Amino acid sequence: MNGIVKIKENYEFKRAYSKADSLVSPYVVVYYRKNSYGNVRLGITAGKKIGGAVQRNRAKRLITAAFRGCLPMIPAGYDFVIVARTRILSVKSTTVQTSIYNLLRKAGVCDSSYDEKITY
RNA sequence: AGAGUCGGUCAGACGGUUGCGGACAGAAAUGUCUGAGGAAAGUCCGAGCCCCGCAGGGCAGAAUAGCGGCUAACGGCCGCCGAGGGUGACCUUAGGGAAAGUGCAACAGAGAUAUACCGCCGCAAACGGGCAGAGCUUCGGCUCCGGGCGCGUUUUUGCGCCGCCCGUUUGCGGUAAGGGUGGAAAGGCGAGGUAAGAGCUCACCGGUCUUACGGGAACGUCAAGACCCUGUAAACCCUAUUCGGAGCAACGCUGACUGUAACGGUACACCUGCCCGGUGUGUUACGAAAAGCGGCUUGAGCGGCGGGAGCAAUCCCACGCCCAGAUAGAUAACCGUCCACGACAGAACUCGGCUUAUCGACCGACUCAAAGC
Repeated sequence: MNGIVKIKENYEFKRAYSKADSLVSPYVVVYYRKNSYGNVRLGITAGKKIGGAVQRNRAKRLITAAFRGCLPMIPAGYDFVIVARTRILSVKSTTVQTSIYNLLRKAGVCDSSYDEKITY
């Protein structure tokens, strides 16, 4: 998984919602938190509010693609939980990628010296 | 070309870059192949598989409901019959029993499975009116005339009783023709019959059952006979047939824990030097957390447009194919080109059906109408 480890357990998601810092964009909500594993871990949530199985699958795929695009700028040692919002279904993955990148920079997780490495 | 009926197929395509699940190869890097649906959905039926239960029988409950066939099976499919709809192709059909019994039939109406309101008829009583016979007629009437008996009276006339006829009222009874109500009023209709009436009788027609004939059967018919002839069984019910329960989070395996039971009867150690007794070590079986592995895809498999049987569903044979097996869950992202501008929608043990959702495109068979040859 190119250094991305999936978060699977329910208690990990619960911990993220209660303890991690969060940022909001029209398409996603990002929870981020330092971990002690030394790698990047990602969990994706697409609830039934989004729609049926087809819509939820598309939302997860868009977020996976967008996050992979951001990966070069993200330092190791962080957990992320990204929650899909309804409007994500009507945009391209590049839009979501820009949105996530801006949120992470605002959070100070990745600094602007990585800007040159971003690829669309 | 118009209007329509039925059946079937497809479910954006191609190219590039970056990625994901699985299989195979490889020491590895990596490479090759492959990767959602017609409904994957609803979880409504039927099975496979699997676990639990089970001597046998009954009750309750549920499902099905014309006949024959197909199928592993079905409540599914095909064909046929009956009923209904359409000019037609064709479509619809929860299609056993009301003569086992019970219930219900609102409103209206006299009365709803039995009724007597009006009407019609008979008998009785009361009251009122009338009375033979004949002639003429312009059909309106007019004329001769005024039931029987008794009493009183010269007679007229009056009174009483009786008989018959008519009308009104009341009572008792008959009736289901007619009236009106209703979805439905004793199957319909006509004739006979009668005090008036009535399947009371008869003819014809309908219904149910039986027989006869035809058909493999449902069923049909020219017929014969019988008849307790309103509707309702998606009201109870009756009849026939079928049904034990749970589901892959099933179930199996590995297992920390050392828990339970049995065996062995003393091999070793300890309490204790010896006997009895006890504890631990032993063997077998069972239980079992987290987690993992299996189940998990080669099967009632798919295609079969080749051949055969059949009206068809379907079956048989040749031939070809291997077509997701994930386990927080893989098919995507981005770019380009084209067009009809892309609907409903995501496998989760597997099949056969049903039902529901669905932008459109195409193919085949057929019907109606019009025109032409």
